[in-house]
Amino acid sequence: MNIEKIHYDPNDLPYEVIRIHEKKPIKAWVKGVALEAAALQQLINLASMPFIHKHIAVMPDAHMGKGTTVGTVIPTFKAIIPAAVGVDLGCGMIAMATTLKANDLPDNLRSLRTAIENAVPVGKGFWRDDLAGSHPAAKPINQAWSTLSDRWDVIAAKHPKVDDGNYSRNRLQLGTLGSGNHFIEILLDGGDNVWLMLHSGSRGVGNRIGTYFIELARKEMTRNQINLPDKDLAYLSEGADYFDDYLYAVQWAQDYAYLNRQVMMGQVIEALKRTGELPEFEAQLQVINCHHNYVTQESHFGETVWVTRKGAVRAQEGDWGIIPGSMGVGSYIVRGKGNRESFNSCSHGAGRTMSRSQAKKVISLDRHAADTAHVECRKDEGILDESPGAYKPLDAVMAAQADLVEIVHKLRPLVCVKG
DNA sequence: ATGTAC
Repeated sequence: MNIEKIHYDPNDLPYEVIRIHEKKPIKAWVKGVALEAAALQQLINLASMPFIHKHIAVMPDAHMGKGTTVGTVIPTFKAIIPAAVGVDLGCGMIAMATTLKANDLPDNLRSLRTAIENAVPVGKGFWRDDLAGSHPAAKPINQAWSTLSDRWDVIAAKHPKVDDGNYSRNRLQLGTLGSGNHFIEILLDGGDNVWLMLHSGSRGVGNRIGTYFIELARKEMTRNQINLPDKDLAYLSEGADYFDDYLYAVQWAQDYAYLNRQVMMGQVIEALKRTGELPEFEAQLQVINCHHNYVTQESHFGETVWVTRKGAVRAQEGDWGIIPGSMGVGSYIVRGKGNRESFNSCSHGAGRTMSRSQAKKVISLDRHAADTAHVECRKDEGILDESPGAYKPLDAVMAAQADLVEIVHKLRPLVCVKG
C-alpha cells in the first residue's frame, strides 16, 4: 500500500475521511476503534471502482471480508458488485418485546434453552422431520414457502444450476438457524422486560444464489477484458447480461431470510409456551426485523442508486434497528438519525478482531467461561471462535456511531442458543 | 455462511 497517498482530513468530524488521488473518498466512523491495515487496503481497492456514488461509508465494526470489508455501505450507480453483497443474502436480525418480566422466568434457565434448541434446528442442515404431518412448525413453514415458491420456479427455470435439485431443501431450511455467528437469545431491557431476538439469513439457497452470480460477474469481467484490483470486485452492470436476473434472485433470497426469521421466532415463542414454566404472555408488543446484508435501491444526494449494506443496517430517521453484541455482551435496540453522509446507515454488530482460527488458538475455555458466566449458553471448545474475546468492544463501537443512531434499549442476554 | 469435496 502506498501510504503517502492517504490523507486524513483535519476537520473535527465524527468520522475520518480518507482521500486518495483519483479514487472516491472513504468516510469511516472508526474513531476510538481499530481498523486493520488489510481492511483499509480492501477499502482502497473498492474506492477505485468508477461507479461508486459520492463515497464509501465505513461503519465502526468494519473488518476484512470477501471482496471488500464487512461493516461497509457501498452506493453504486448502474452497477452492483455481487461479492460485496455476499453469500448470506438477507442476513439480519429480528427482535420482539414480550409481556414477560424478569421475575416471570424460572431460576434455572437451562430448560428454556433446551426448549429453543429442540424447536429450531441449529447448525448445518435442514428439517429431517416430516413437516407435512402434525409437526408444530409445519403450517407456518408451508405458509411462508407458499409466498416464495412461484418466484423460486422463475429463478430455477432460467438458472437451473442455482436449483441443483435442492427445491425441497429450500423449503425444509425455512425455520432453521444455521451456524457461525447466528444465534437465538432471551434478553432483558433496563425495565426488566423480556425480549426475544435472533440472527439468521437465507441459509443454503441464498448462499447458492450469491455464489452463482459472483461467478457469473467474474466471467463477465474476463469476457469484457476488465482488470480489477481484486477479482471479488467483479460487477454486473445495468442493462448487461444477468443484472435483472441477479436482482430478482437477490430480492427473493432477501425475502426468504426475512420470512425465515419470522418463522423461527414463531417456533421459539411456541416452544417457550409449551415448557409450562412461564405465565401466559404476548410476544409481539414490538417487532423489529432488519436485514444487515443486502442490496436495495435508494435515493442519495439527488441520485437513485443501488445501496449495498454489507454488514450494515439502514438507519433513516426514525428507523428501528438492532445492533447485536457477541455472546454474553448484550445488544442494542436503536433508532436511526438519518445521517446522509452514512447513506442512512449504522453498524450491524461489534465486528471481529481476529479470525475464527486465531480465536480458537488464543481464547481459553476458562476465559470463555468467565466472559459468559452470566449467560445460559454453550461453554465447549467448538464455540471459542464466537467468544466475546474475538470481537471488538461493543461500547466503543456504539460511541463511534453516536451521530448515526440513538440508543433506545440496551439488552442483557440471559439465554443464548447457537449452532 | 454454507455444503461438499478433499
